[in-house]
Amino acid sequence: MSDSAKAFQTDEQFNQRLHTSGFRFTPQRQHVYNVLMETRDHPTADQVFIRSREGMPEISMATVYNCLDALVKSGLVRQVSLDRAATRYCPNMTEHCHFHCTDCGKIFDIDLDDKPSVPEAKLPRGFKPEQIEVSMRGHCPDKGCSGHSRN
Amino acid sequence: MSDSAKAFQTDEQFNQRLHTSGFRFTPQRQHVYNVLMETRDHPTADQVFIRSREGMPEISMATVYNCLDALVKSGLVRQVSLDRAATRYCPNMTEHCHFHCTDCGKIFDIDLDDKPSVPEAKLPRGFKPEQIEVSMRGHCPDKGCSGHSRN
DNA sequence: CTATCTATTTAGAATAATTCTAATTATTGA
DNA sequence: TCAATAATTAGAATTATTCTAAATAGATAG
Ligand SMILES: [Mn+2]
Ligand SMILES: [Mn+2]
Ligand SMILES: [Zn+2]
Ligand SMILES: [Zn+2]
Repeated sequence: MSDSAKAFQTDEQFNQRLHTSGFRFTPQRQHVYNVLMETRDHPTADQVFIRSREGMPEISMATVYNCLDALVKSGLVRQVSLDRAATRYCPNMTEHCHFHCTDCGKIFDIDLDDKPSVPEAKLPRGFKPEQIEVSMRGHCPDKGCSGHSRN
Repeated sequence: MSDSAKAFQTDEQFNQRLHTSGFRFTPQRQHVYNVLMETRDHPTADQVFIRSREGMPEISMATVYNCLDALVKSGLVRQVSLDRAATRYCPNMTEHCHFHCTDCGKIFDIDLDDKPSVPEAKLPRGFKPEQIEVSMRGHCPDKGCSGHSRN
């Protein structure tokens, strides 16, 4: 499988996204993005750093943070905040929410049929929402994560 | 206004909640809880520490963290995670979601008429959710927070 | 193509948030 | 009252993230 086949965004689309957000294309940004797309779990910046070094040994932690910032600001990657833990990164830009397993720590993408919409009436006058997010916490189906019952 | 009138939970209810979660009652836990209930904004642990010292000068930062943990685990307080920023604490246990203003940083409680329910069908077999959360980000109505337009 | 300007990368130091440690004190229950 | 256990405290330690200043690379004008 070629690199370009793996990525959802073509190089041109990727480049375009960066540019319209005022960023330049750099091999580091492309590489960090590819690393995220390769294994579509939800790694921490540190894990992205470790994985990125495999194909690009000179990359630095600061650059990984810079790249992740640029990708987030360009709308190519989502940030996932967890309670008192390192931020995770998600390259799946389709409408979905996150399920955080409190047993194993993994994060799962969950499809949403209706995209979460504000019941606008409920928002007091003057609030201008730009993003709505749904998240869940609980036990995942993995062995040992569903508590005592193991049917 | 007396202290007990301010709090939604009576001392007995408060005590009960702690006990059923395996915690003892302590004046520090009560105090930290009262501090949160007094000003119902969404302070950081550090802000809680500063406010707590006013009425209890000997309290330590470690104790504030310990107390907040115990309160969260007892279901008396909610934790609010933000992107790469200190965790906030919310003593409003009624069904609501959080609106985070990206201009001023304030967090607002927004009522939800329908409590967010999982479209269970959507969750792949085996996932056991224990909590569902909705959050919003955008501009609040405060002066200067709604971007350029100021109608 | 070359000079110049600016964005980006880099290593490492600095900061901020949170957790840990070990000693002391408070609470509980016999 | 006493022993057992939980909680508090100060400060050190750790972790995540940001900052800094120098080096490098990409874009643009001539
Ligand atoms: Mn995701
Ligand atoms: Mn709240
Ligand atoms: Zn799990
Ligand atoms: Zn605001």
